[in-house]
This record gives sequence, structure tokens and C-alpha cells, in this order.
Amino acid sequence: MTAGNYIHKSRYMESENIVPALAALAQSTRLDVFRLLVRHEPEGLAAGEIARSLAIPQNTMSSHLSVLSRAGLVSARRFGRSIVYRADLACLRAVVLFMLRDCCEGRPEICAPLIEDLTPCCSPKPKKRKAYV
Amino acid sequence: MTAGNYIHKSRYMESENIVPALAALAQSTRLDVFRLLVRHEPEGLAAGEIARSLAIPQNTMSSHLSVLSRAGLVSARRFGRSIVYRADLACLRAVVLFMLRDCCEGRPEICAPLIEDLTPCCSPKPKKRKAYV
DNA sequence: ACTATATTTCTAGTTATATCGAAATAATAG
DNA sequence: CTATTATTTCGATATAACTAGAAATATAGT
Repeated sequence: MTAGNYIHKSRYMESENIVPALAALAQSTRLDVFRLLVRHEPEGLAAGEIARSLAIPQNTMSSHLSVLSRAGLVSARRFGRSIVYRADLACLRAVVLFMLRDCCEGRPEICAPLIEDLTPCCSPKPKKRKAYV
Repeated sequence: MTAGNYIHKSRYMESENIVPALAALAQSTRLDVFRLLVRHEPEGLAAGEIARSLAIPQNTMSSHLSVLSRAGLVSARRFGRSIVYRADLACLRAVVLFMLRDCCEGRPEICAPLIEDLTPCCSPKPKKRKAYV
């Protein structure tokens, strides 16, 4: 309803959702947290370990984690006394996709170099493919 | 020197530079401005036109443009009385690449779905393709 | 030099964010 | 039930961001 030309697909992120996600990452401690959690996928990391790992007081870290969580970039699940946080990689992909969708509109040549940079480390499904191409 | 494991390459963006870039985009007016400028590549758009186009006072817009500019996301060039702003797509790519580098480290399967989503609209050199698949 | 136009800088009020001590909540063990 | 551990919420302060009116700067035309 809100100025909608886009067909809503769940993996796409809309403007209203992207700003909190970018804001959540636009803070050095939170960016470090998110990167740490990405490196610890898929096991995740308890709140206390995150705080200790980055040398930030637990309550401060808790507030950062809640920002990341509200933005959808991390998820939290309780295990006993601990609350284990995990990076939400689908959300990361949605953010990236949102940013690239704009520059791709009608001009693929803009994103092509990016895909080329990315392909060496991230070529799709190297094992189940019959062959490449 | 600052905790450096990465080999510095110019197209890669470091932590210190990415936070201002994300912060610049983490504001709805500025995100709109950037998207507008991407759509107007490569001609660019004068500051006044940007302000008028988004119905924001010129001085307010000027301050937003300077944030985007400091972050390296836009460039400015004077033409007569006007100052024409352009989106810096290399910077956008560097931001995206930074975010993806982390999730690709050692696990290509994370970014592969993203590349697959991107490929239909942005496959490298689309004209030289024989046909679509 | 004067006027009109385009944009920025100055300034100030308002709002939001970051940080962290202290208190509160939640789960486990004895 | 009490003690211990893990985490969050509350509250207060400090810093930064957003907004926009008013003044300043820069360019072009007359």
C-alpha cells in the first residue's frame, strides 16, 4: 500500500526495513559483533561471550544486541542460563540485495564487476553442479 | 597496522571507512538521495534539483549531501552556478564487498544464493551470451 | 557595481544514540 | 529457599544527529 510498485517477495527488503538494518551495522561495536557472529555460524555465541570477546560491559552489549535483533540481523535463543545469538545471513543477503537492486535497474554493467569479484570465493554450489555452466 | 590480517587492496574498504558509509545510508532521506542519484547515473543531479525532487529544504539537503560526500558515496562537481552530485558506484560496490567478504570467509555456500539472485539481472557481459541458459 | 540564482555555512533547538552503574529478571545447583 | 550465574531493564548522563531559519559565499547576467 505504501507507494508500492514492487511486488513484495519475502527475501526482498523494503525501504522501511533497510534503514534500521543499516543503522544497526553503522556502529563499530555492533559491526564487530555482527562480524563475530558471522564467523561463528552456525553455532552462535552467548551474550556473555560476545561481551567478553570484545571487551564491552554486558549491559552495554545487551543494548547493542537488542538493536541488531530489532533490525533482524541476529536472532536470539535461550539455552539454559545463556542466550545464544546467531547472525541472520538471510537478512544480510536481503540488505545487500536491496542495495544492488537499485544500481541494477536497467544497467547490469554496474553490478557485473561486483559479481566477478565475488565469484572466485563464492561460486554457486561447487559440489552438486554437473559442471560449471 | 591496526590489527591487520588483510592485504590492503584499494577496492576493498576497511572497517574505519565502512561505518561512515553505512551511517550515511542509514537515514531515510539520504538513502532516497543516493537511490535517486544512482538512477541518474552517469549525468548526476544538481543539489537544488535533488532537494526539490524530494521536497526537502535546500540547506537541510546540503547537510545530507555533505554526509554522503564525506562517506565517499557521492561526488560533487561545480557546473556554473550549480553543483552536480553523482553516486559513486565503486564505493557502493566496496561497501557491499566488505559485507560479503566476512560471510564468504571459508564458506562459499553463504553467498552463493545471493549471487544466484543477482545473476539474472546482472550476469557479467550479458550481450555475449548465446541465449539465456 | 548591482541583482538574481544556487548552494553552503552558521546557529540553535529538538531528538536520538551510546554508555554504563545499579537493580531486576531468569535459570540452575545445592 | 538461598546462592550463583547469565542476561536484561532501568535510569541518568554525555555525545552526536536532524532540521531548518538566517546569513554568507559563489557564479552569471545586466
